[in-house]
Amino acid sequence: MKERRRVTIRDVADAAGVSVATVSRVMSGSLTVNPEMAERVRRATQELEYRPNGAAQGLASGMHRSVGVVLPDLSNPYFHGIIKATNVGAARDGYRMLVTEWQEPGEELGVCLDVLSRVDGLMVLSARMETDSLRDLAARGVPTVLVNRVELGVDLPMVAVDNFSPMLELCQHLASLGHRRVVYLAGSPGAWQNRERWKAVQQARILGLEPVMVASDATIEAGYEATDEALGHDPTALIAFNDLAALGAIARLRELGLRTPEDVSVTGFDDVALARYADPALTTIVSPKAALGEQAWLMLEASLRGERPEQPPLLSATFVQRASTGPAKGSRA
Amino acid sequence: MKERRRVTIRDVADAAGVSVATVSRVMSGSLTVNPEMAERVRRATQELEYRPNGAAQGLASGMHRSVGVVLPDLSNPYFHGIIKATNVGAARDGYRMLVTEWQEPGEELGVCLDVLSRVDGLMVLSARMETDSLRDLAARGVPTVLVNRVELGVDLPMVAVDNFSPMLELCQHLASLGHRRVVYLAGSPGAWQNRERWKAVQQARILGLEPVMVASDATIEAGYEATDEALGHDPTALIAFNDLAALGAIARLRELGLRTPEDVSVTGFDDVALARYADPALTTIVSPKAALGEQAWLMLEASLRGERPEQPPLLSATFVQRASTGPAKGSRA
DNA sequence: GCCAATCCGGGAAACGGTTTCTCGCCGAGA
DNA sequence: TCTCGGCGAGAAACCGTTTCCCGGATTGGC
Repeated sequence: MKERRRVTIRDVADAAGVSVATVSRVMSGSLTVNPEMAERVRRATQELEYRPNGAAQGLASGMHRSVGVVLPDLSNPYFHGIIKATNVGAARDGYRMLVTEWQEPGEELGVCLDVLSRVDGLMVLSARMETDSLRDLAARGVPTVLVNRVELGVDLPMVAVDNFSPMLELCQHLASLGHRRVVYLAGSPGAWQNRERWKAVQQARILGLEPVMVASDATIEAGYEATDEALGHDPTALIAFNDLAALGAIARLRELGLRTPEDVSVTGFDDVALARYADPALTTIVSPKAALGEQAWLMLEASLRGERPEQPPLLSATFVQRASTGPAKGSRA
Repeated sequence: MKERRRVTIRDVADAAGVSVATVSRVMSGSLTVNPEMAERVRRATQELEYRPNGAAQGLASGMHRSVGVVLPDLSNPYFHGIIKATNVGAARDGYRMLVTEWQEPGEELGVCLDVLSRVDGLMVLSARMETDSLRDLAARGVPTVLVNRVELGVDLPMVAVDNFSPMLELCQHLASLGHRRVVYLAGSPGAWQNRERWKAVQQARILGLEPVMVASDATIEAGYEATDEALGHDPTALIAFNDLAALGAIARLRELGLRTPEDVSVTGFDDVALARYADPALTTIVSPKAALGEQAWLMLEASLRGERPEQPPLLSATFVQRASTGPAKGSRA
């Protein structure tokens, strides 16, 4: 296991018979260099298998050509759809994406700042991250974009999906099936998305719904566990915060001998890959994950260039009816 | 958005009235420094909110205190279980974990090497990464551990789960239910895990099984799509490469009006969170994800310290019967 | 009481690049 | 022919840390 010394820019310069400055210029694609020389340099680069040291580049230039993504839960497939799109955008523009799962509130800012010495900007998908921390980030001038949370008091570009309208549409669907007593399986209490969805559900009183909120979370397990309490309110439909919770709820209902949707209808939100393949296929809301991730990257990239990205409107999500909703039990619908 | 200059170690040194060398020593917890001085330094650090520049540290020390994880598919929840455990291990030991999704064969080595200027070691979860690339990594002396692939010609520490035994057990279970004509929905052709599982299935001829292999992949969609071809062999059971493929297959069967397990039994592998909550709950193999991730970290950490990690035995996985398997249709079992 | 051994902290040289500054050269205009 | 301008390439400064080396002070032994 011989400890081969790393090939440095100086080695390339020597091999090509030029100065290190010239090699640097060639590497960065500067046009102010003699083509013949550039060719010599490129050849030397190849032969020596030279790879610039990222740390050194970052130190010298102050740019790391990478961005950090902080999200609350790696195992939620919803986020994959988003960061996948972000990743292709970043790669296209020569950036690397570092994903950090972060869950505990409290140390969030530390984590972000910590990662910041290796990163040029941040994409925050964490619903729970404290507003003060975000404000701090904004005050420090860290290029940051907020995804799926709208914070009025924070001067940061944000991009989010419209939660309210499609959720209202979903409620209308339920109402038209004769549902009245419905339970909303809540997501994270402080989260913007949770507030929006609950707001829509409450709004749906006007359609005849009588919604009750039951604490839960954005995971299968949470949905599973919240179901028993939800059933205490004798609902004909469960409106879960997201698809995972809906899947968990359906599993619990089945365990209890209740059929979906014959006995209880269940809805999700997000449209993760599984939603379509589950049994019953989930009635849910198709969130434009790819568009969201792409848009988030575009805005982050603008921030990195020092531009102030234009604030886009809410992205629209569409309601889709599948098999997990049906006529309310006992209604004449 | 005032461009506050970053506070450097020199600022701290000035504020505390000591040299930068001393500040560096205090930061690294060296004991050879006067406690009173150390206290002054610490206070200055606090007041100025000093955060060491990671890039500079990496450059100067040659250590980045971070490791790269390269995996083929972020959206496969199986990997979450693994890297979650790795992450807590890494965090405990003061390391950061960078996840890189990488799919296309060919450029793999480049990607790894590229990330290597910011990382001290690598954890490879990609089944498809070419053996030559791995050999190259080993030759360069890059601390690397291979997860879930056993490569005889590569001098690299590896940790993997026993695929063969539990898969054989699973086959035995099917055989005892009277199944004979079974189709194996294959994973990635070159993958070690795929070879092992298929080997076990073939071995099960001795139990009376008559297995056929059908090309598929480790995703829901692939399982869904391979099902039609699989049915061409008129099987009584489908042995999917993993849980996701199994879920996809079940969805397709349902679409075709076939019930699981009454008409066709289906099995998975991995035991992702969903397996238990699916309908029917998946008969599968519980892979020790947390133990695998933890063990992988331990080995990587040893490699980073320059030690040669002891090669552990295969981790054992356990067969678990749930509701997706039943007596073979038309058998008298 | 003197000299050597020890210890602690500061200065300065890396680390591997980027970027600015400067200088030489060449062509064009007067 | 002389000068000025522009351009291309090299020298050197710099990015923020770590670490080696060395000097000064303190301590201990004889």
